[in-house]
Amino acid sequence: MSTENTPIDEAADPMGLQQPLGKTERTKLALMLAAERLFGDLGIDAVGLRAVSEAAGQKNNNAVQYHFGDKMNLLTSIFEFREGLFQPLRQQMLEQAEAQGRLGDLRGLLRVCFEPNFRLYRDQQGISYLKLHVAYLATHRPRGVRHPVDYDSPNTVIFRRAIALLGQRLAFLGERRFWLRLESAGAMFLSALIQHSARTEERNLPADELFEDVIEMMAAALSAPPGHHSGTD
Amino acid sequence: MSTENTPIDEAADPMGLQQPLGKTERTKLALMLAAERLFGDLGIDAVGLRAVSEAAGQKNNNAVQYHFGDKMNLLTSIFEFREGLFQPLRQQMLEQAEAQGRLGDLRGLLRVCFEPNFRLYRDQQGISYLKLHVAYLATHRPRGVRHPVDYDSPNTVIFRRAIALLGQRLAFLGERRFWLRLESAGAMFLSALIQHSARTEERNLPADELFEDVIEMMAAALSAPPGHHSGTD
DNA sequence: CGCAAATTAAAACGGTTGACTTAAATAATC
DNA sequence: GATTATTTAAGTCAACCGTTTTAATTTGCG
Repeated sequence: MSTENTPIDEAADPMGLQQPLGKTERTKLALMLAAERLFGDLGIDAVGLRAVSEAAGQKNNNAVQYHFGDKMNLLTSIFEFREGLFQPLRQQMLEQAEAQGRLGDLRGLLRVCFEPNFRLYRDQQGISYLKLHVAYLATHRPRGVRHPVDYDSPNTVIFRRAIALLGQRLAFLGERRFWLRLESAGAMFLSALIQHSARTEERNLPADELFEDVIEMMAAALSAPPGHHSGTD
Repeated sequence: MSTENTPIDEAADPMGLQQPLGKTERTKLALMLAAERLFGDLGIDAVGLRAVSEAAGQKNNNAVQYHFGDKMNLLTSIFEFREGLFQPLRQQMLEQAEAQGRLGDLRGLLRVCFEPNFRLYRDQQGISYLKLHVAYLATHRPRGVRHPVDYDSPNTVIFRRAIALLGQRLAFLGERRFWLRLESAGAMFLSALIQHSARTEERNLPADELFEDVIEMMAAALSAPPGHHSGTD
């Protein structure tokens, strides 16, 4: 009887999903979206798998384990899913930059890395994914991995290529400073957008203006002259 | 009352605590230090109060509730404690800057805000407190408060004064951009130091050099020209 | 249709959580 | 030394955790 009505209202056409999804795919997507939101808002450890299933419209308390195995795999599947969605835009931006001979442009490369995240926030109020990044980095990142660059997934190959170009552009920093500054700049990006999303109240910076400002901040921070200790404090 | 002098415990004086502590004060301190480390390393929600008591040397599973009431009060007590310890250094730095007429120096004001945190990390490997900040901001910050500035505690009065001076120095940004940039720069600072602490392996940037670099990054990011949307994307 | 596979529902598992209660032990005061 | 207050220890509680297991239901396909 209830073959038609699906509790998944968000999963109809949330993003650039080309092909229509089968039922199990829609269930998995609903679980990922619910988990993304709950994990991002409340923290990964503060949200149980039952709450995820329930928020995804499943009366089953077992849906996550059935579809994803365990909690950590659900988490990584969310990252895989989002970065996979980001990749076409990144590729397009990178190709356009290459066609215009602007592969060495600092701000352009930063946009390749961060604009997909920004557009997700701006176009769909999708701040949960960015908050999930912060929660993950704060408490669930495995030691010694750069997130999400170190996961050699096909969904991040363009991302990694852009970062490699950034490394060339900022070669004067040296390896250690480059990686340290890049991740720190990423933390700054996440912090700025999350703050912006938390202050919907009164007049706020327009989202596009915020993004331009953050790009300027990141570019300035990354290309700042390397600081060296002067001995006398 | 506490006229008798009790021998200072081995773990009771890692920092500049002037007066000797009574027994209950030592117990509370041990609980806060243990919680700081565990919360910072594993996340606030991932650590139970029994584990905190145990790590503090108490076989009691009730110590936190007895001394702090509940988990959240333990958390805020840690921030109160650390910021209180930071305050003398901040006051000294601010007075010195005032005596030298450098109250408008951007980097100097940033040092007033962040150097106590850096020294805690450099001199005592105290990265846990900084990681605790990140965990707290990611998952436990109440909505609409600037951490830790909005808590009008006497332990943060100098901190807030330095930030007010920073606001004057960066008045050209306007209120919204200033606060957004300041917290974002703080997130960058935390990210940089935590990364540095996670890479103890072989050659790493010397801590002082890292700090100088982060100060340069923050100064550059804060004083970057405000970005404005150009309309055509 | 019939039947097998896939999915959902529901119950149960051992374990841990924060919080509370009761006793024992220690410290402080008279 | 006796007595009172403070601190520690230990037990208990309902609720929730991630996971596993079993049954019911739905689905895909000949």
